[in-house]
Amino acid sequence: MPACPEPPGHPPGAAFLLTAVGTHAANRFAERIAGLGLTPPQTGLLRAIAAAPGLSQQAVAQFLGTPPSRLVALVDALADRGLVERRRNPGDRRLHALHVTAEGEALLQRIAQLGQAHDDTICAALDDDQRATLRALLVLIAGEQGLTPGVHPGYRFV
Amino acid sequence: MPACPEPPGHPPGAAFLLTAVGTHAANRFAERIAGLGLTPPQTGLLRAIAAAPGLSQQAVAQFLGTPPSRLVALVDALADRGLVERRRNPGDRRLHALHVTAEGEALLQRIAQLGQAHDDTICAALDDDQRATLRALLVLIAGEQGLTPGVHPGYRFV
DNA sequence: AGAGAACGATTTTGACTTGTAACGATACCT
DNA sequence: AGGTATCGTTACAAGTCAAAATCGTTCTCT
Repeated sequence: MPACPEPPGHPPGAAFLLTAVGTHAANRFAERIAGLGLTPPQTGLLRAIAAAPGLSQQAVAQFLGTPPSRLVALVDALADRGLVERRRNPGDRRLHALHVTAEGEALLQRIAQLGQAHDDTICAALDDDQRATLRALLVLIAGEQGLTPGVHPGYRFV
Repeated sequence: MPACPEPPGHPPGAAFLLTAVGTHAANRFAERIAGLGLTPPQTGLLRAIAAAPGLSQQAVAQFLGTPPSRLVALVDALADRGLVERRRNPGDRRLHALHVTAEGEALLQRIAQLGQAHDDTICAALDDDQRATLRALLVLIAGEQGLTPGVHPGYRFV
C-alpha cells in the first residue's frame, strides 16, 4: 500500500513523519528477517508465544488482535519448521497449548541480534542522547494512545 | 498484517517503537479519510498530483514507487469522482497529463484540516516543545535514511 | 446418564490487493 | 517508410486476509 503523503501543510506534521519513518523501519526489518525465512507476522507470533508460553491459540489471537482462523496457518508454518509445538492439553483436549521449541529459542536469539542491528541502522543519524529522547517521546505517545507494549498494531484495521 | 513485536530485548528499541506508533498513526489517519470516501493510496496520489501538476502517469508512478499499472485504477477512481483530470498532451498524444480539478482542490483543503486534527490527536501526550523535538529527530532519521520528503514509503517493498 | 448448548481449532469460501506480462497506440530515429 | 522504444491500458495470476461454515470436545441442565 504505497504513498500516503502528508496533507498540503508545507511543514510535515509529526504524525505524518511518524507514519513515513515507521513504515520505512517496518520495511527494513521485514527485509532483514526475510533472510531468516520469516515474515513479520510469523516473527510477531513467535515472539508472542515465547513471551507467554502455554497459552491457547484463541488466547494468543485475542492478545494479538488477529482472527483465530488466521493463526492456524501462521502456527502451521512455524510448526512445520519445528520452531513451535502444539501440545494437547490433557485436562481440556480442545485447546492446543503453544510452546517454543529449542530451535525456536535459538532463532529468537538471532532475531534479537538482527533487531539490535536494525535499531542501530535506523537510528544511525542520532547519538545516544537523541535516541533516548526519541524512545521516551514514543513511549509517551504509545501509552497515551493505548498501545499494548510489545505488540505491533496490524497494518490494516486495529 | 498484524503483530511484528520487538525481538526479546526487554527495553523496546527505538526502531520497534517507531514502527508500532507509526503503524498506529497510519491506521488512525486511514480511518479519518475513510469518512471522505478516500483510501490512503488515493489520498497520496491526489496530493502528489497537486504537488506536481501536469506530469505523466509514468512519471508519477516512478515518483511514488508504484507500478504504472496500479496507477490506472487509482487515477480512474479519482477521475470518476471528478477530483482529477487526464488531459491529452497535444505535443505527445501518448501521455496523459494529470491535473487536479477545483473539486479536488477543495477536497485537499478538507484533507489538510483532517491532517491537522490527526496530528493533534496522535501527539496529545506531548507539549509543543516535545512535538518540535520529535519532529526534528524524525527529520534527521528521514534524511539519513534517504526518504523523499512528502512521500510515504509503501507498506510493502520500497 | 443423556440431550443440547458452548467452545476451541480448523477448513472453506470469497473478496480484495498487488505485481507481472501481454497488448495497442503513438512517437522517435535512421 | 520501417523498426524500435515508450505510454497507457488490459488481462492474468498470486498472495493475503477475514467472515462464515464445520468438526470434535466439553460443559450444563434435567
